[in-house]
Amino acid sequence: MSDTKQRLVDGALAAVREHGIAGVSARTIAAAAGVNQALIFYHFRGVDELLAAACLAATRARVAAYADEFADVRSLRELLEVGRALHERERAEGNLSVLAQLLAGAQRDERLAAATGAALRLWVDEVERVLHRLLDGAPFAEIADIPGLARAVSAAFIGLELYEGIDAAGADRALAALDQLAVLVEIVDDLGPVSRRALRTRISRAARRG
Amino acid sequence: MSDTKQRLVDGALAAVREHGIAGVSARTIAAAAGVNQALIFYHFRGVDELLAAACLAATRARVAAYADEFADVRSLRELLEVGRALHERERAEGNLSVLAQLLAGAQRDERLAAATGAALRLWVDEVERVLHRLLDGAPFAEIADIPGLARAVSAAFIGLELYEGIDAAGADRALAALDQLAVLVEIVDDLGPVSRRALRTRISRAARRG
DNA sequence: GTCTATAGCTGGATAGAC
DNA sequence: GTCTATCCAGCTATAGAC
Repeated sequence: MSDTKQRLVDGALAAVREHGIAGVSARTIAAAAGVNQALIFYHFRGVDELLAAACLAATRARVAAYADEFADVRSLRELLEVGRALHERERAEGNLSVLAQLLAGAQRDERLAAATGAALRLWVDEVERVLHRLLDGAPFAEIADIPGLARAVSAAFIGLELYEGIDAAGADRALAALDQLAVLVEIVDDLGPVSRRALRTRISRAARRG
Repeated sequence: MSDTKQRLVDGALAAVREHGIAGVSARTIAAAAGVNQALIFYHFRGVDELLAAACLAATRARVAAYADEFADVRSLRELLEVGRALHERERAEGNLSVLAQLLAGAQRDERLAAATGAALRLWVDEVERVLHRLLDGAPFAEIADIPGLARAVSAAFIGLELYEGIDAAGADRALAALDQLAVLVEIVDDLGPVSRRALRTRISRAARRG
């Protein structure tokens, strides 16, 4: 990718971070990128196409950066721990709240909807892979729809990123609460064989019920 | 509230639903309301103030409409069931995705941030009240930060509403997965006295560990 | 209170010099 | 490829008629 195209992509992300999706324009992006406004229409067809490209590029980079950590996850608690660390580390750069903003902007432009959908899908696939590795064969997998669970987890994180924008302390507290939920999951995971058998029985019964 | 003010509030919500936060303007709102554009500046100081007022009014109405259902909740599973029903019923009117859109727009305007924060807080308080009623005295309450949990649940629903905008089928699946989680919660809730005692011991240990 | 009209600005987009 | 200059649409906001 040419230098200017890259600057535009970076500038687009910076502009969304600073002004939100409702405050971005060709001019604010060009200013953030330090280049001329007309170049957006030369390199991309318009603002929305640039936003779509930036969204996909940024998400691909972040997902790739966390691939190793996801691969090392060995329990649901560790998965939540990776999510928490990811949130903390990306907060400064705002990479995740950008995705939330673009998701909101997807309401207006169809191509942006396609791009943000694909970007979010990258996170979902990563989470789904981990969940399959962790849960396949476990009692819970009998009733759990793992792809659905992966989507729920990913969507929840998006919501948290938006929430952080209006109440950082509250978002921190919410994240800490998820950690406590993870403790509960770990505890259930560590139940002795008797309790575990009881759990499995009840899960099977629930699964048959529907 | 005068008739025109009410029409403007309704129009603002309709415009956000249709165009997203990035696509609303005094003109699109006035068109949706069927009134003259200048009235926005007469009745409210500008677009952002109208959006803030609409956000608070709509949220207050929806929270009040669900107060009885929240009051009747007697288990975590029932709480999730209310959330699911709420999502289904509000989908057509789009009342919740409007809140998500305005939360995204809060990045741009400080007053809008204050209003959306207050609106989301209404939901959080409702959930928090239910969680206190259900969990106070239960083993899990020893490690759970209930206000944090209420914020996590509320933020997760906001994320789901945004997700619905780009992938309705995926959002449905995510919601169904939460239902399955609720089954798990119910099962743990229904564990026999032996397993329950083991659970409590482990939770206490985890609480001491921090 | 509501309308028309309009000032003044910002935005997307393109033409054309370099 | 990049810049300047510019067109025009749409936006906020106000003035003033009714």
